Amino acid sequence: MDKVRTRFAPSPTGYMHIGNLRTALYEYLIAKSNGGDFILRIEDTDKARYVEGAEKVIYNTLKSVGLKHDEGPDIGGNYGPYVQSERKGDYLTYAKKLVESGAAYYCFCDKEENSGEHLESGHKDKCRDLSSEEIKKNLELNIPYTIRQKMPVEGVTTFKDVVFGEVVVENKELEDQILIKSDGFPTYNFANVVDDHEMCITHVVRGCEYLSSTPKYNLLYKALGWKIPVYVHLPLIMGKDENGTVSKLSKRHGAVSFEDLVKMGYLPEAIINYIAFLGWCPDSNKEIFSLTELVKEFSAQRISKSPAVFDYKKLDWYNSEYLKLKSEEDFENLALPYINLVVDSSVCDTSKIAKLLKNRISKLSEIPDMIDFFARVAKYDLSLYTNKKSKTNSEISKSVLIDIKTELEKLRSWDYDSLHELFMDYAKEKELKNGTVMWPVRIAISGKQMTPGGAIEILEILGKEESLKRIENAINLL
RNA sequence: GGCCCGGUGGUCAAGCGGUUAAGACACCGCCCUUUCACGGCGGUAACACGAGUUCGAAUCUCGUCCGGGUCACCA
Repeated sequence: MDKVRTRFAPSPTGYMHIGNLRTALYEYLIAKSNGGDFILRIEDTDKARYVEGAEKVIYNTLKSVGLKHDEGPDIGGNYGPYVQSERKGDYLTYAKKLVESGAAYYCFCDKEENSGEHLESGHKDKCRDLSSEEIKKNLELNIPYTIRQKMPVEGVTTFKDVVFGEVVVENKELEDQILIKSDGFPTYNFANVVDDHEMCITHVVRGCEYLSSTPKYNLLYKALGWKIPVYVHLPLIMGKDENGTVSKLSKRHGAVSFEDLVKMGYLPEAIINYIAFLGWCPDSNKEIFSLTELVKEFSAQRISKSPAVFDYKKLDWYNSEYLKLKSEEDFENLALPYINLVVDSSVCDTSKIAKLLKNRISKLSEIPDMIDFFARVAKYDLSLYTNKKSKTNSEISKSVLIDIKTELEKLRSWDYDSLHELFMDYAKEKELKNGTVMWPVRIAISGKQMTPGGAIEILEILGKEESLKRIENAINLL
């Protein structure tokens, strides 16, 4: 059997759509789980849409998620060039070969002429049956032409897809698609077939929006006498619309590019793990998979047919799991930029704040709002002092704070254990619930109902002077 | 609209003719706890519908409905 070769063929648009990334992932997984090669080919035929530096986004994304390609524009290979615009030349030759064999024909219509109404049933172009004299004449007159694929009028074309099984399409539904544009460049569809063949791609993996046009590709392969690749069509990734319906994931659903997600504080490995599970799942109930584990477990047979809705909540969960998996040092490095946004490291021990945060967040971007109180206490509602479970209200809080303040002032060493001891002793002596003591203190020094870490951790980080100041402020408020 | 493809809880999904129809996220409750979180335990919630095949159907067939995709000299 031939060595498995898959290809990722993005166009340089300047960002990496999550659906494209998932396609790349599956292409990589199919290649690697079969000991094959994963090839990167950049489809830049549309010069009008070219975006400066867009290739870089592709390289960076693949790199940051660990999808290492075996051949590509940047690293070369035996089947280059790997940038489509550099491959021109052969397409026209192949197209002319197709014309000779009767599988394609010259079309001299201009764009408007061919738009819809003139065509009875899709593919019946009026140039389809031009006599060879007419063609010759038109060619000599230098009338611009395109080359169209000549679809059979009768019969059906059947193909087998790894995930969708047998797919049957009637030939009369197939349109005489353009192979060579009037500017001499191949269309995407044609270039794809030629490139894939020349690069010996064995498995064509792509979104299932290509499902209904696949017969056209196969007719091309057949006419050219080429081997038809194995097809793996992937279910679409959908987004939830406001009215409750779903549609292909796009900007209006929120962040849809890899870069956006990273900017929002999601980890590349969490993103990859999550999107791997959008349309595929392993044999077991295991949910956390590294790339190497995915390679080991992946099987194209287990790819699902039905579209999957992208769920940010589930991604949050994956992200929090991956954050927990980090070492404290790694986490701190990741979190520091976000911590520094609101807290100056000369004022607080940011490394201690990072430790507090580690198991309590799902996204790095949540950090600033959670910890801004370390810098200063914002205005807060005094009703926060009332908490049923902790048996507190403003009155109780005030008296607790006054007592605690005097105790704290006497405290010699300002560390977790000493603080803890102080609070426990106080609660015991006054016969109060721990919470009745802790709650007011935490509110007084943070001004927030929810904080990462409890009163003691926060006191420790704030330091004696700042803590006492805050408690005093709170007492005056109450 | 024609054609293609789908349809198991709110979401991701297991399931391949006989199951008490898994699991995860989310949600809710309880426990733990100095709040939230974490952790532990538990709960609500699904086979789109209708026929047929079969002793038996979420699983097979057909129809209906719903959803999506596709119908470019874009990629």
